[in-house]
Amino acid sequence: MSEAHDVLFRTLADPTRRALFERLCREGERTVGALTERAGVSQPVVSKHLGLLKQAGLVRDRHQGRHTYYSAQLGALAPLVDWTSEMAGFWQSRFDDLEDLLKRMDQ
Amino acid sequence: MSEAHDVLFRTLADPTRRALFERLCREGERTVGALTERAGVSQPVVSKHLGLLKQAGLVRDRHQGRHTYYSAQLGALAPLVDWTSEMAGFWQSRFDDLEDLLKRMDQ
DNA sequence: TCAATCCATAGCCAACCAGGTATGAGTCCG
DNA sequence: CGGACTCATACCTGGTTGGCTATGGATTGA
Repeated sequence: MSEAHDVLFRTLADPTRRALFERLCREGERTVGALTERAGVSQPVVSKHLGLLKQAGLVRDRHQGRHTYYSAQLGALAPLVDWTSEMAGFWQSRFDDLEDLLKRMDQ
Repeated sequence: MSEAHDVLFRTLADPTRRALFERLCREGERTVGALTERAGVSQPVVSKHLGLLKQAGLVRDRHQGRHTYYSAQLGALAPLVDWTSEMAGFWQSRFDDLEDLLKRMDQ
């Protein structure tokens, strides 16, 4: 029941968390401290969100001294794209069925 | 802050709600009663979820006698596709920047 | 008209979770 | 070594919400 896109929807549903992921996509690799600035929430909260993003495969971390650099893993969005494509596909096939039906009725 | 894709992520994050939308995509127009079967939850819960899906623009309803028919509005997924494309675009442009940098360094 | 059916709303409750503060582990520098 | 800094974890709490039952409005059919 719970497939690959489930964790993505659940993880990206939170605005704060999604904003962090967006910043990593826009700005590239960043430290926790840099992300905390203008995040609107405290540093521990940022860390927790980054942990969930990492658990979802949306980001990866790299330790260097005192700093932890996070970066977006864009490939992780694939199941999301697949899901939307699948939904569109169902819709399209039903549309095709209707067209077929109309075409057969036309004869 | 809260843009078009926000409500979509929030609405589709719930598994039960997403399953209802999926069924409407796969099977086409259905009544509340038909959706309640094999939904795993009670009818009022199904009605509430359908209400939220409607509020998000993901489904539309049509009343006919005692029945209410719901159907998927696939176009509503567009902001989701746009968002993923935008994220991919940022990633790609940063990759291009890196390539440019490497190219210039190579000279 | 009266019973049955379909659906939505209201009210309630338990579970989840995003936010905070406190704190500790690890690292750099003087 | 000692202090400052970076980050993660632990713990608590208030708000949100997904589930339920109860109920009522609307419609159909006998």
